Amino acid sequence: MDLSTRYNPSETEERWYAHWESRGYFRSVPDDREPFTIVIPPPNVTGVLHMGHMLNNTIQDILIRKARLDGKNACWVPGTDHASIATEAKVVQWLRKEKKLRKSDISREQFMEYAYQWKDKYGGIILKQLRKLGASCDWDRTAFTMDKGYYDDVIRTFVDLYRKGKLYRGLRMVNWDPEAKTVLSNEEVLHNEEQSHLFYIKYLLEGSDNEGITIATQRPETIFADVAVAVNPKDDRYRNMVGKMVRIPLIDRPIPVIADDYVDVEFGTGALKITPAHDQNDYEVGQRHNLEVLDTIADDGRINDVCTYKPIVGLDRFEARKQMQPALEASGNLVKIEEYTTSIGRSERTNAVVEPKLSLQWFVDMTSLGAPALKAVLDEQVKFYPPSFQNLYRNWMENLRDWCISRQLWWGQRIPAWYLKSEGPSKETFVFVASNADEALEIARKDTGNPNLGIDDLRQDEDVLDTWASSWLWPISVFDGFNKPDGEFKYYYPTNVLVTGWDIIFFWVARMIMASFEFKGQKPFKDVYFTGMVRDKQRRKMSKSLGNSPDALKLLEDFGADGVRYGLMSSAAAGGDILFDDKLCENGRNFCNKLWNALRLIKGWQQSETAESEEIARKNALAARWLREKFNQVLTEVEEDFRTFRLSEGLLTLYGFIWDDFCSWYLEMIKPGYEQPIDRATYAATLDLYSDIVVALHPFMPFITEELWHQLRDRSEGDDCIVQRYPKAGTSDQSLIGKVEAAKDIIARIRDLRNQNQIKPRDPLVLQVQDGSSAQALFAQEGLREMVVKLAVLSELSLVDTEPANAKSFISGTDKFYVVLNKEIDVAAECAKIKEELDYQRGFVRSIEGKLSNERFVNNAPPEIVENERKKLADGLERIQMLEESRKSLGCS
RNA sequence: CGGGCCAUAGCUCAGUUGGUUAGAGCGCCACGUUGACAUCGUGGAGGUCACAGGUUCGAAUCCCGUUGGUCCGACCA
Repeated sequence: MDLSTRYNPSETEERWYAHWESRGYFRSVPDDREPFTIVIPPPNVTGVLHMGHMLNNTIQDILIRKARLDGKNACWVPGTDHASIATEAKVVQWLRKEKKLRKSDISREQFMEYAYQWKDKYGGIILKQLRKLGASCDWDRTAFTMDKGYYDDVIRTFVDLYRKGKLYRGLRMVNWDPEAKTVLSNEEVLHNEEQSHLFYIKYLLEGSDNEGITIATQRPETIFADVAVAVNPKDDRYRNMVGKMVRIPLIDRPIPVIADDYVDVEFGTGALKITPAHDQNDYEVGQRHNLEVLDTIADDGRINDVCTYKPIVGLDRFEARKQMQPALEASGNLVKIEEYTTSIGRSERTNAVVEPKLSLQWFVDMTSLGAPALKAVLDEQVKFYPPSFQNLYRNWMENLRDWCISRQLWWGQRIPAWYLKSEGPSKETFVFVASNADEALEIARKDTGNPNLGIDDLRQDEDVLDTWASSWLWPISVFDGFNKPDGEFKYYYPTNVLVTGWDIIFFWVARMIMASFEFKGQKPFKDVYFTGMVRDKQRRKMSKSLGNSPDALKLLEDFGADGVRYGLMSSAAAGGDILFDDKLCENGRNFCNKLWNALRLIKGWQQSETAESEEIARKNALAARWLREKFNQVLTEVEEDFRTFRLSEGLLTLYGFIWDDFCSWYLEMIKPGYEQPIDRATYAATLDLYSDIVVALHPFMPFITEELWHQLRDRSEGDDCIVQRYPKAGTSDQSLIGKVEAAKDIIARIRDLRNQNQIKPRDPLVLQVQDGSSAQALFAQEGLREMVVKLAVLSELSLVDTEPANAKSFISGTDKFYVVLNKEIDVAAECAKIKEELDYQRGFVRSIEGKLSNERFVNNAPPEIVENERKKLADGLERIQMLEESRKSLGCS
């Protein structure tokens, strides 16, 4: 025996992954089998493997491997997302550090060249890391959202939406990220409560140096962009002010006092400064009153020279704010400053405070896109797991706002819209949307009526599309569904299940459903499995800044991929957050070791033609039959767990079966004596059982199961675990299982008795059973007596009529057992123990009697429930009687 | 302000259409090592199922309320 006492995953995992790949097991091409398709949620091309990816991809791999074992054509498409804003930031950083270049120093073309260089060098690391996890993706299908074909699909859908009138360009108040210098969609802005100050500032009435209106604001640096002060028309305090002019502090520019219902009389002073360029609501008020828009903040967040208060021009908005306090104090306009808690929006990517900004951007009109996507989920054509996410989804879908899809970046699909060079950048009367410049020119000539226009007269939109405006096509594009709708797309689409974190339900899931109905008239997937967030033990989200995220690769090294997969899955009910703890991976590693040592045990046995004795043969036959029945029962549960995506339940069910039933019970039942052989039939049955078990566990723990599969028997070339058929769940003989359960209970009680009485595990004991019909029936089961004798380590097991002296008794089921001890027993202690048991049984019986004496229960409850209660009562009464007898014979008081 | 989800053992969670005086893993305690595994074995302790009502023959499970937690959205001068 040269198998190590510990399972060593590192070598095994690398070897089997290479083997699987070389045999092409991950490859999928359409054939006549039923397809089972998953598209990976494409990680950012810049990404490195973290806990969330490991959880997410383990789940996908489990589903794919199960489908493969079920004989389906399993196809898992991997790939990456170009992640425009995140990647562009990285490339800019890299250029500055490595090439000493600023983005503004180079052309768009040069930048893109560098970006692709960067992507080829550093991008897609994560896909290599996924292999270490065991992910059985079809790598030949690896896709990227900026691949040529994919790029074209994005452009094509843009043009399509534009032509259908579902895409427009408009001047709107948008979320501006001054750090990335781009606009963001509403979903990319995260709101959080933050500590701030409320400045009370007095605007003096024109012609007066003490009368005026005090307003409250958080942003004193924006007062120079004010165009009015607004009050509520019903507010008596200010009624006489409306229509008069007040002066902006420090610059004395006069602005009108206006009345608008929007103003809340209760809040602050009831007077509000109107700054249309820097606040959504102010903008709307301004529109109603035909006020001008003064924008004093530049794209980088600094105060620009529209601001006529010169000391703050050129300063960052926050720096400018700091300067305002002393300045306003000096001028006497500052009334007071209050502490104030308010919700601040920050960019999801850069964490910069988002600036509301009036800007010309492209928007998708969501009115017609939302309806079918909402319906599909409510009708469960697309089914969510757990279903509670339906509510979240509905809530959002019923309040859809138009989607801003232009971004002021270079890395991404450039917006296919052209303008006339002769027109300025801010007032294009002509917009030509087309798949390419030539087509755009054609349209331009027609629209302008000028056949002499040349390509040089046109200028393409500088912006690119939101990354989600490409990833929403992912399930369609990876199968080339736009160009070849009758090709592979037809076979693989709609995909079976999408596995993703619930945090991108709006960013991605909802939009994929919308895109699929809009462009393909059908759903993109049948089921959506939402994973929770991976958190640390203190429930904090794992993040780089907290440093609480374990190094994924180190975990894989420390515990093996199977151990980590176990650790992630064992606490990962769908949708629920998982509180990650190394301990869980340790459990997984220990489980691998358990499996490994079961193998070592079995492989160490010598075989003999027949069993040593009839008794052993009967015992072993019963054991093997029982385990098979139990396995059938377990498989039925596991199949149900897979069907309902209760993967962690399924894994734990198998874990319990393997550790307890297979290792602790079955192997102990059949284990031959020291240096004795096992009969060939039992040995073969055991290898068969273990092989089946290993296949059943394979989706969860692919590496060790493949290794065990090959260690158990010599397998021919291509006879690998990964391509077996999943063992079929058959019916299970509950009566037989029940009998062995009874035997296990007897054995456990004897072990307890040994523990309580300091009797060594291997000292043989004499066990007697009170003769009776149920005892006779139990021991009539062939092999059962031998099983109890072996595992309880008995020298004798017999049925008796009378209670022996010097014996301790226990009740198992409805049978009374005596363990004969060769020593005086402590009568008082024994009596106390029986008394305790008696109290419990009496309480038990009382509660059942309560039910059964209730006529309404007997009349209304289903007959089988009533029958079961009667049986429980009879058993309870029988046990009480036996306990009473024991008390009598012991002479308890 | 509106909405969702949650509250079960020391911890993390199961408990599927209401039906065994509630289960698992970890942790804890006791005992145990020539014979697969100490990354182990055997056994044990540990819960008024957040609180208060209601429906029902019967509630951890269904309904209402309260409290606490958490998330989402709106508003936010």
